[in-house]
Amino acid sequence: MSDREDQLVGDFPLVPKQERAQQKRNALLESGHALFISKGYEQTTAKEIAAKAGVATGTFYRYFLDKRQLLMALLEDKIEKLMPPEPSWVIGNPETRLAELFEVHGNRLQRLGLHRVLPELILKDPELSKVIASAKLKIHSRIYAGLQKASEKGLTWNDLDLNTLTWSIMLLAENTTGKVLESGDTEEYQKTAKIICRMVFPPEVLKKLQTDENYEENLEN
Amino acid sequence: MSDREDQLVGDFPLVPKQERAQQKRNALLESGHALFISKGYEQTTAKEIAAKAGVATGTFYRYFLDKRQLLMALLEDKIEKLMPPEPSWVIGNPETRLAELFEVHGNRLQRLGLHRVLPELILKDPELSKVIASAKLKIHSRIYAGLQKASEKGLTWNDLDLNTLTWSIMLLAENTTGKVLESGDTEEYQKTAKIICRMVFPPEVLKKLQTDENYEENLEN
Amino acid sequence: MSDREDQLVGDFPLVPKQERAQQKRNALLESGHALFISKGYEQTTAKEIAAKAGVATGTFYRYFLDKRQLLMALLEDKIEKLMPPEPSWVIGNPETRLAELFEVHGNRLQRLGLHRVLPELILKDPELSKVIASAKLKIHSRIYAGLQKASEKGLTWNDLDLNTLTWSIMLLAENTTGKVLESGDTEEYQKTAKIICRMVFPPEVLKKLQTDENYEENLEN
Amino acid sequence: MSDREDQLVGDFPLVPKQERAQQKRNALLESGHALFISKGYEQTTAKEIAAKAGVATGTFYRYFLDKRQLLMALLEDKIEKLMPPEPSWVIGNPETRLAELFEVHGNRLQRLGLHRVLPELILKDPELSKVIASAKLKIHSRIYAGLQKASEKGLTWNDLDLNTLTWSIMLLAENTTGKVLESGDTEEYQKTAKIICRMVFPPEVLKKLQTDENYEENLEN
DNA sequence: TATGAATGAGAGTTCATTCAT
DNA sequence: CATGAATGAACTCTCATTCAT
Repeated sequence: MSDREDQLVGDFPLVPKQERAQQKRNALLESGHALFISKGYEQTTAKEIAAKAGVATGTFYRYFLDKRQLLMALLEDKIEKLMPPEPSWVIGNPETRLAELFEVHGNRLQRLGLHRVLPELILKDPELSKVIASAKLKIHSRIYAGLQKASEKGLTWNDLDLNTLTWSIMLLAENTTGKVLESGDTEEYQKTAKIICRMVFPPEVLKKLQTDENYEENLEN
Repeated sequence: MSDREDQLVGDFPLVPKQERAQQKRNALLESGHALFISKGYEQTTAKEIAAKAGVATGTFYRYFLDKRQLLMALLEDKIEKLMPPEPSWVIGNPETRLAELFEVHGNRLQRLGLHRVLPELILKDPELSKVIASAKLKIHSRIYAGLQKASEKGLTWNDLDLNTLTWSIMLLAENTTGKVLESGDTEEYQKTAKIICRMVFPPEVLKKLQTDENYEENLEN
Repeated sequence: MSDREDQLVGDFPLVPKQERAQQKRNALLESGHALFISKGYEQTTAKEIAAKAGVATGTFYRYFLDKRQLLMALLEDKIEKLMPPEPSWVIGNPETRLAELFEVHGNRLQRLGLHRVLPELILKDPELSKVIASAKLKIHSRIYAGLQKASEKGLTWNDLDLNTLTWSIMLLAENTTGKVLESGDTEEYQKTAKIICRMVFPPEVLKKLQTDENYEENLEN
Repeated sequence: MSDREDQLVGDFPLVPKQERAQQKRNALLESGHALFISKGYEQTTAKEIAAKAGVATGTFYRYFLDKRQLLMALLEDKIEKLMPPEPSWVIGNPETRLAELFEVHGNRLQRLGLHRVLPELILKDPELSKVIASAKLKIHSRIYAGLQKASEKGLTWNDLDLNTLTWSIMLLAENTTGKVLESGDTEEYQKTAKIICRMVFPPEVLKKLQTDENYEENLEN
């Protein structure tokens, strides 16, 4: 059946079945994502998702058990791509680095975009809650670990509650991106970065880190 | 029809028509509030709200246009009571004061409780968006004004972006209360207050404010 | 509210709420019954049942959980009325009596009418199975008891298997009515009655019973 | 299907196209039969039938117009094999013979097995009705003919309604097998046979037939 | 005014059937 | 011919909203 494809001299190999299915599945995911974000989860119907993806209603149900499962798939899918390479907080100018980090990280959170869709759902879907909680936990521990390292080196305030700090950062990161997407003003990243640095580093350390980009590395020796 | 009651020479209902209606309306508001918070807006039916309020389904529609309007009323209602007396940020130990403020303020935000319900709704209801935005704006300007005063007195970092700072504070306040309600650990307020102070005040000012409770007042003179 | 009705001098008492609900419920039952019989259970939709009963689709679901439950209700309802007063088999001409019995009994089974609808359903609905089985059992034991009495008086064949006989009778009764309803020929009752008498009574007893209507009573003394 | 491999003596599939098609068709028939019996007609999907037969959904529709037509084919197919060689009712002990007959005949009816599936379908499918009615008619006339012969020889009750009797016998036969299949108790055949003999033969003839196995043949001379 | 039964549009889902590969 | 993904009509059931009492 698909043997013929092999004989095609290489020009336009028909997309193999599996891949086409993947395509359709992705189209549905995309479509679902877009609609969830723009109209909200409850306001989006399976029919619409299918229509926007250019397939029939029934096709939706070939790929997903139901709307909820599409959302879950969406989350897993996106969460995969969510984990940022979390570099040292203390190499280079922390404000700049944080701003960058925010931009990347927050952008992802935002592209995931579902954060506006999720709150209500969490109320009625404990499983969903779990998935999200565990994703957040992963992010949390990355940030936490980074802070801890800095803390151990005596770079941070010495009376810092790392846990509270961590989720404060997450919260600000997530919402900064939201702001930026709405306003288009990317300077927000800088501003928030500065605020967070104030939360983390005593002023003199911060100054050192900013002027002497190798300060921290030198410290290690 | 029930006018007759009024003519009853004193035998009967002390509660005047209007007041009884008010009671019913309030019962519906309460009931709606509770259900929205515990199950989510979409998951709550008009019938349920009425039942929990102890009235018939139809009665719901005598007091509210529809479910959505009840939500709006709820917001206006709650927002009224939401505005905290926002005293000077700089009298007394700021951390303590902030912690107190958080507790009061955040508690209100929380009691309003709808923040978990709103995100999705905002997507489909621009009017709702406006109501909420304006409420947030009010809170924002209070905080902002307070910060500005402090800033003018030279108590804060001099490169502070007041706007960003303000919404960071709001964000943290709102979510801290959420945390506390979940965990029951009221120390969170303290911790977050400390973090926010770091964002606002340079360490030396902070110390001054904490040791010399009249520092700021003296400054004024 | 319905107090007013009491004051009506007797002319046109409004049907009380409860009764009206009963009416509607009954309309649905009737409608369901008719449709199940004429088109089969699976071929009948809830919408149709509602439409035929002159109510909206949603109303159907106020009174019944679903189509299946309507069927169950139908069964219980009808089965109630199904139990025939099963008089002695041996007073009067047995053939005549049986013919009468068939007519009444079979007619009921038939009016119940669901026997053509049930077989397939039984395959997928164990609970339904139970309801029906227990109804059949009740009928079975009535017939059985009658036969036993006759048997004890030595009126029947002495090597009779009462159980097999009983269900044979039920089978024939049920199907005779079916035949009659299709053909309109009520003589079938007579014919089947005669056949059954052959199954039950030895010829000489039968003759006695037919000629001497008091034969059996005399026997007792 | 995978037979081909075995036969690949080198050149080609020995199994001619037609035969392979036949095989597939049969597989589908079997599969449909099994599923109809175990889950009911409406509860069985074309997809399932195909799957159980080991072919694709689409293939189903190459062999059958639709599910209904498969059922029809099934009936014709099975009915072919349904007609029992109906020997004289009056050679040998009638009870024994009948019991045997029941076992064979009823077994077939049962193996056909669709009797639990058909009732509802008949309601919506007049054509199906016809097919079945005609099949039953064939069986009916065989039994009828046998009874008539016996009747002509004066072996039966002289006031017998042969028609009613015939369908009574069919009814009992069909259901006895049902009982036996459920209970496993093959004695039921005997019991029902005895009952039917009571319906057909006067006691003295029956006795004769049972003691003198040649009684009837002698009669002929 | 209060009531709650009734309404019916519409969401979710299934499955007989078609059709591109 | 076989395949199985795709289709979309049709079904079940819910719930915001209306309306007769």
